[in-house]
Amino acid sequence: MPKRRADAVRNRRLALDAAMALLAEPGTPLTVEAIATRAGLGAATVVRTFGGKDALLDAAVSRLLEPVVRRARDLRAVLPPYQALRTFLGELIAFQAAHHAVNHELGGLHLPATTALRAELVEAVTDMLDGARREGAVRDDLDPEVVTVLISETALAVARALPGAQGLGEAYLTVLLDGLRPRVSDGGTG
Amino acid sequence: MPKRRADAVRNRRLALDAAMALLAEPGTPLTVEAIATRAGLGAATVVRTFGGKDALLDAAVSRLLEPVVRRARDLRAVLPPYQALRTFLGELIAFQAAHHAVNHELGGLHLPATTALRAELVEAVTDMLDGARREGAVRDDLDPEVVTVLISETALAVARALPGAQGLGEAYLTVLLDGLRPRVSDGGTG
DNA sequence: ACTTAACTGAAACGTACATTCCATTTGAGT
DNA sequence: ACTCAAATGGAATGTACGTTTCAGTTAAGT
Repeated sequence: MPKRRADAVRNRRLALDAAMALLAEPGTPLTVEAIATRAGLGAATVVRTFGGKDALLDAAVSRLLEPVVRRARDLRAVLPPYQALRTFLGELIAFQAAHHAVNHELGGLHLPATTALRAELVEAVTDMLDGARREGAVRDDLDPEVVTVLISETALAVARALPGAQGLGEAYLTVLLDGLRPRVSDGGTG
Repeated sequence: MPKRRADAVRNRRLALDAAMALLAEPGTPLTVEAIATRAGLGAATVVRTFGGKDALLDAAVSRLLEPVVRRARDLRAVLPPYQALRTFLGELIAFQAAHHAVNHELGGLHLPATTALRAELVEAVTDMLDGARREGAVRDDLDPEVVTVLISETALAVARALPGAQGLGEAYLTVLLDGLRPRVSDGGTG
């Protein structure tokens, strides 16, 4: 049980805040050096505190993702499934657009905490889809698991392209949700 | 007017072929060293022949993209717009899935020839969409330009995720094209 | 105030690249 | 066969990183 000095605790938070800030800014290098400078620390301190750059990013991304997961659960608890889905997707796209570095630079990294949170997000969306399907608001002639993947991947792509195309988010939600409507021959029970 | 020796011409083609081969293989480093080894050449030769790694990749990606552009034009000339669109999108996704390195590693690069070919692809898709809209096969309550961006970005994302999800391509086309159908209140003239 | 273990960061180091150098080899015109 | 500019590739160089080292600094208990 090692003693933890107060300045170490403070610096850990500074590094985390700096990393989160850089993740929200496009075109920034996202190097240890950049994070350390932003935090007013030395690069060595930043790395040592977290045990490596990857662990730092894992922690930072997790902190960014936590409120999103919470929001998904809240919406699912408060709104009917279809409305929850529509609302959440809109917010998710906005969040990803504001933090696209989160998804852009982190492709080939193994970040345990982040991966776990993503799984929770997927679970929440899956639940919303299930509910919407039972309501008859979403077609049931497609593999639910595939639809979940479809939404996750396309929503991310749309978010990435959002800054360059006005109205893309709205068009995406419109096309996606209309495309997910039951076909006339479907057996919606709502 | 510099003389061009036969071995230089041959080696240029070898390097190009090697680069194209590596672009079709996932998980490969895509370094100059790897390309040179695959081509049976030294790294210096590969770089010097093209004037830099970027120029080499530009040439290789362009060669990969050329037949796709040709195919888009052929389909547009032979099939009705909506069918051409559906067919081409399916093939485009398959192509991108088979060459996802093309889109994965080349995000932050400035590749003139590649960019020009991409523009031609976008133009072909735009034409198909316009035609389909006039046929009444595609809704006209959305900004055409935005719809083009939407399709480009999401098709690419789906292609990237294809290896991990069976049936994703079909589900994507189904949802997208159903979502693009005219709404009942639309003024389709077909 | 003293002590000491935790902590710090500038500099050194390791690594993975693209690129350039240059002594050597080779194609091609004579 | 001879010549020489073109071409080659192993080695050297440059660059951008993440990580480690270590002499010095600082928090915190006594």
